[in-house]
Amino acid sequence: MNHMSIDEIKVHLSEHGVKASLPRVKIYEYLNTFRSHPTVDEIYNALSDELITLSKTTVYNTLDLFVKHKLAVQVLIEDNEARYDSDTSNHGHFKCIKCQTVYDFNYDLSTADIPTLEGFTLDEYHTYIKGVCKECAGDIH
Amino acid sequence: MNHMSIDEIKVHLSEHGVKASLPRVKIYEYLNTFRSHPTVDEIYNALSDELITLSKTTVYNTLDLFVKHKLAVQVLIEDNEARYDSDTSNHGHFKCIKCQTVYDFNYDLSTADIPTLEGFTLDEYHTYIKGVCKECAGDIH
DNA sequence: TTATTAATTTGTAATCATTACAAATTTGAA
DNA sequence: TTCAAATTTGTAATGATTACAAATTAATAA
Repeated sequence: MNHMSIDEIKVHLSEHGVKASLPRVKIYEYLNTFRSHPTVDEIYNALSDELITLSKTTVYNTLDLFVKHKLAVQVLIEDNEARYDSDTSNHGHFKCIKCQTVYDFNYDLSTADIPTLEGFTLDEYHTYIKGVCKECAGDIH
Repeated sequence: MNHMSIDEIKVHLSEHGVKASLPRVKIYEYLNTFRSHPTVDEIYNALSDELITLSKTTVYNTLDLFVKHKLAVQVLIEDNEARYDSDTSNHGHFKCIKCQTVYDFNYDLSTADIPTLEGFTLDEYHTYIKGVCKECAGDIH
């Protein structure tokens, strides 16, 4: 769902068993509005002006809570940063190694037939690709 | 290629532009023989008895070198540990959340049609799934 | 072979993302 | 209003990874 209002976010959190609070709603709103797959630091820096007492620990705690309640997914592409996405539907991520942008792409791994995993219970599907995006394709750098 | 000999490993490293040395050959041999997607610590602990002066830094350096020269790929499934795989062909990984085992499975994401990425240059394909493996399926724990 | 240089390995000390934890604050119910 | 539970916060660990310079080893030239 795109660009949810504060009230819609409150309902959404509640439906997933997470009580709304100002930091939680603001963090969710940030994820959902920008959809930039931000890191903890990006979220913290973006919100700390408005939520002047916000702690980075709260951002960590809240994102963990979101992931546990399936309000967000962790996106791992680099070994030194975790990113977060409020879109929990199965889809893929592309990271441009030039501009660092993380793009979403439509791809549902859960529909794939994987004989090796016969008898396994599959819970989470992750797909990502690294390369150079269209914007950066012509760049000399 | 399964269970390469020391000589085959030397040739293989050389073909990828990496000069053979005892730590490099042993680390590659470990990856290639066990195929357990080990962490740096697992490799270090497994080899430090034989290579008594081995440093963890060397394991890090060597794995970085392998990745750079496409002798291995980094496998990211958890945000607190990087794993390594000497199988650089496109395939997927399944991690069992009960026994922590990482399984390989046959899956080539590079053959997928992804309209969103039209005009993008795709370099690395990563696919992983989390769940419960067959062995752990019946476990109560 | 020996001397010299380059490459590799090593150990220690940063760094940096994340977590532990306990105090402070806020919320919600009685 | 009061008390208990939940949430947030700040500080101090933790732990994986990196920086870096010294030590070792390998390669090359004299």
